[in-house]
Amino acid sequence: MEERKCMRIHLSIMDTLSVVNGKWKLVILSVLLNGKMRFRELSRVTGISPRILSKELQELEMNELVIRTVCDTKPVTVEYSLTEYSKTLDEVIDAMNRWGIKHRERLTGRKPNVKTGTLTQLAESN
Amino acid sequence: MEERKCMRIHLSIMDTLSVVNGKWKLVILSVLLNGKMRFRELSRVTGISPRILSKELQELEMNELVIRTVCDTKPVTVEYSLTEYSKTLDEVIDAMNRWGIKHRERLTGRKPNVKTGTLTQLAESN
DNA sequence: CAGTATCCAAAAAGATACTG
DNA sequence: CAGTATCTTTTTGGATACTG
Repeated sequence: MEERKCMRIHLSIMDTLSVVNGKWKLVILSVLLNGKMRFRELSRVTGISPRILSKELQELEMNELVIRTVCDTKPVTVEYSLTEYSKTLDEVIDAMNRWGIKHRERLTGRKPNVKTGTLTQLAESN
Repeated sequence: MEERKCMRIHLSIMDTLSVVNGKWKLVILSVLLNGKMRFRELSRVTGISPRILSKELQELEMNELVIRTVCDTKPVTVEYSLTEYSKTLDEVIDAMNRWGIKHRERLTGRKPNVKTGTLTQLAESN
């Protein structure tokens, strides 16, 4: 029984990971929290190359986490935005956001600063 | 300014991912939530091969999330357990655990069952 | 038992050029 | 602009045998 409870929690963690795992999915979702964004802008803001971004967005769309809207402009533009269902992930994103901030503070001993590099760079410089 | 806020959230998400990303780290932590466990048992329960498990545990140890304790038995055994600091990740783990359960219910329309395979298997069978 | 060494397969990511 | 195609590199994960 103890075994089963343990199985269950690690199964559900793996289920979540099967949807949002990888370097980019949660980043994309967290950016879209600020509102809809077009493909290229999303690519620029996140630094994700078009090929990867396209793939990630398709997967997020398949999992009903983002919506792709083609705008009747000239030339055509495409907007990506969050679905209602994606709101159920807010707890996860918020928790990771908060933890990331605290963890960086812990490592740097000061408030997070956009200009500072990644944590791995920081850790390696120690 | 809007841009900076957006940068900040996705920076902190990436910071968190830099520590717990990958297929296994959160799974390992979630298993250790049930208490300390020895190397081999951890390998058996999670299904992680020794080489990977060893590497993951070392990384978790470097980030002060697990403690490795050598026990003076014959032959020597080694116990892994969570650190105090790892408790700060509880929110993240809980959120992912809850989301995984809900998401599986949504896809299967029934209570989660350990006997059922992974969600990707489920999704592909549709 | 705990872990490393070796070798290998698969997945993920990236650069860049190109198309409608 | 939005995305795909192509090619390459890097990262990750896994099987298995071996050592103290």
